[in-house]
Formats: sequence, structure tokens, C-alpha cells
Amino acid sequence: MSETRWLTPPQQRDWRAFVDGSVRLLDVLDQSLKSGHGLSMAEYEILVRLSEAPDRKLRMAQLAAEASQSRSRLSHTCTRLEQKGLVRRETCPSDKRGVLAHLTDEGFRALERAAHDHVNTVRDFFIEVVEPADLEAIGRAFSAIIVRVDKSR
Amino acid sequence: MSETRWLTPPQQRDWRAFVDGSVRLLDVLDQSLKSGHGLSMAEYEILVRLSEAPDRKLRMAQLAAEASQSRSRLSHTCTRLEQKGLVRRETCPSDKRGVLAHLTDEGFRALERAAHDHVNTVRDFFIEVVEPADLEAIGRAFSAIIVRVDKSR
DNA sequence: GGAATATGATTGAAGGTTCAACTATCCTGT
DNA sequence: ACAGGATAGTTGAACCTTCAATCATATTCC
Repeated sequence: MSETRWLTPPQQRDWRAFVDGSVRLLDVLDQSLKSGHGLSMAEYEILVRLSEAPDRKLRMAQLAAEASQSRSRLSHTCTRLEQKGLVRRETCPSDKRGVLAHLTDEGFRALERAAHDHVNTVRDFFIEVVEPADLEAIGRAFSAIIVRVDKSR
Repeated sequence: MSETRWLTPPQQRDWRAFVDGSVRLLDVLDQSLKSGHGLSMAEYEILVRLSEAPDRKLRMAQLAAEASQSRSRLSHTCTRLEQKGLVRRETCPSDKRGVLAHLTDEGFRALERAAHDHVNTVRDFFIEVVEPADLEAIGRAFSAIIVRVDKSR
């Protein structure tokens, strides 16, 4: 059994700030979306990705990857979004195993409304609070983390 | 109804990198803790805070605040941790409404074991991947976010 | 061509989180 | 002293996520 190599105190401070801060920030965003528009952040992310896809359609697997969700979770969430009328599913013509999720017009309008408030919350609790140079650092750092995590799968 | 002030493209890029990256990173940590030690990250955080508290005891409300959890969630989680024998609860002598959670010796040992692996995962997927200067930026940024979020409550 | 295997997606059950309602104790002002 | 209100924590139900099993279609390879 190898010795544990602890983080240095500054590393530990920074790491903890991230863990606590990100949990709180994502909580604020989730609550604000939910109370204002009845959407969770996970649902919102799905709608965003669909809205940007060509024809507002995406295969389930790709949507899951883009929204950082498991396929199972996406299936359940899509079922709920479908019941709300925001998304519809159809079988993929080129691969009959596949399913295309697509954003309905109602879904698009719901997203437009939610996005307005959401962006303001992101501004108030993130963009305005963080120095521009630190924001860039965050972009760099987390892009690298995404690469690292995806490499490990 | 006011116009939506969208983020600039670089702001949007950085923001999305953070959302995606942090979800994936926290997922990796959660899974690694769960598969290796049967603990969720939320449970781990609770054990850490308790281990650092004087006498390894903390009031529920303070523990909830330090672990960025709701009181309700903490209650449920403590019930599970108690069933595993890692935590015990006792009524607070100075305020009979209050409850003190305290880490058992078994809980402390479980934490020691989990921490060893956890720190290595944090190293592999975070510390080693992020430039030192960017790490400092993250510390600064999220400390400011914590202040901002807590101010809004 | 067809058996074996891989991939895409869904399902149900188990486990965890949130929300609102509730109990109990403590504090405040009169 | 005590009514009213605030604070601490728990609870159960509804909701969401995870996990393992399943079904169907596609691909590989002999």
C-alpha cells in the first residue's frame, strides 16, 4: 500500500473552493430554473443541445454525450419531456436501433423563455463575480478536464 | 419584458466548459468513491467535515452548511451513515432542539481509506491537468462565487 | 449465410434528493 | 409568565438518478 500524497495546503484550498462553489452555483441555477420554468438544469441542457442541432434533432447517444448524462438517465428524462410536449422521439431511418429526439415548437418556445432568465442568473452569480482573466482560466482548465475525463473512458 | 443580454461567445465558451467539465469531473469522483468504498461524494464530504471538527462532532445545521447540503438531505444521509456505523447522533446538551452528529472510530477509519484513493483521483483528473496559475484562478473565482451565493440567501 | 458479438436504447427496481408539513424547543416582548 | 414567532431537525411522499437486465438491430468473422 503506497503512501498517500496529500495536496499542498493551497491546492487543497483551491480544490475545496471549487467543490463547494460549484455545488452551490449549480444549485442556484437549478432552483431558479425549476421555480421559474419547471425545468431542471439537466432538462434545460437537453433542450439547448437539441435547439442547436441541425433540424433540431439528435440521436439519443449523442445527446447523452453532449449533455453529460447516462443513456438511461436521458431515456427517463426524455420520457418526461415528451409528456410535457417539449420533445418528441422517432426511430432513426438510417439505423433502426437508433432513436432521434427532436425539439417541438412548444419546446423551442419554452427554451426561449427559460434561457432569458437563466442567462441573467449565470451573469449575476458567475460572470459578474469572476475576473475576466479568471474566467478564461476556468475555460482553459475545464476544457482540459473534459479531454482528460473522456480519454479515461 | 427586458431584452435578453446574451453572453459573448468567449464567455459562453468558458461557461459551458465549466458546466460540462465540472459535471464530468464530479461524476468521476463519485463513481470512483462509490465503487471503491461504497460512499457517495456527499457522504464523503460529511465525513471530512466531521473529522476536522473539534471532538469530531458538529451540529446538524452547521454540518449541512459546510457540506453545501439541505438539512433534509443531511438528515436522510445521516440516517444511512448511522446504519453503516460511520456516524452517530446525540442530542445537543446546550440546546435540546439541536442534534450533534459525530464520527465514530469506524467512520474515521473508513474515511482514511477512502481519502487515500480520493486524493489520487483528484490529482489525476484535476490537479495534474490544470496549470498551477489556472488552479489559483479557480480558487479565487469560486471563493467569490461562494460569497455571492451565500449573500443571496 | 449465419452464429457470435457489439451497439442503441429502454425498462423496472432500488437508492438518493427535494419539497412541504410537522414536532419540539428556544427566544422576544409585554 | 406566557403568547407569538423563530429556529432545529425529522419525516413521508413525490420525484429523479443509477444500476442491471432486457430487447432489437447491426456488424464481424468463420
